[in-house]
Amino acid sequence: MNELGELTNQLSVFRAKEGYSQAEVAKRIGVSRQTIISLEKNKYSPSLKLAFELAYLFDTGIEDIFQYNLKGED
Amino acid sequence: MNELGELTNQLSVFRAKEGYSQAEVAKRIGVSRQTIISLEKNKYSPSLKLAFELAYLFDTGIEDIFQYNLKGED
DNA sequence: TTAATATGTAATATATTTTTGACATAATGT
DNA sequence: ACATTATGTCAAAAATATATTACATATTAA
Repeated sequence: MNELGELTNQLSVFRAKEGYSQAEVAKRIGVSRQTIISLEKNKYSPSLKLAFELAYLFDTGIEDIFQYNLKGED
Repeated sequence: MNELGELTNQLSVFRAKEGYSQAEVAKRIGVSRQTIISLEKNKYSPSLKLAFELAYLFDTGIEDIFQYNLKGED
């Protein structure tokens, strides 16, 4: 796949805002804690479904949590 | 993972709007044609990166192309 | 000091997405 | 009739996401 951009996320910010631990988010979404840790740290690309679940949990839009920063743009 | 909703998409609509064939979209995004066909037909959950690439190609937002329809809601 | 909670690492296993290649059909144009 | 283009199916392999388990460290509270 083309790699036009770099994926980043504000998960930890939303998490802190709600006072959720990683474990709590994992439990609510129904994924493992590792998945949340990896997302926050390694910034890998989750499934779109997981992204939607997170957006739903934090009552916001996918693009508020995840950003696709195009390379060579400022 | 929780399955709070069902993933659907409007890919074929955006594709038609731009007059792109599935092969052309695949080529532009840098994925296989199968990936586009499967997305349109089987409605599996793509990676968030792929969703962003498609949104970027069609110059729109992820949530304009993909919908997460919560079960038990109308 | 001990227990509990939160975050992190690492290795391996499983599930899902994506690729590849081969072939089928319908529609369009020459 | 033949070539070309678009869409589709199928099966197997490769790549990536996610789960699982075990352990490590730091922080806070009893």
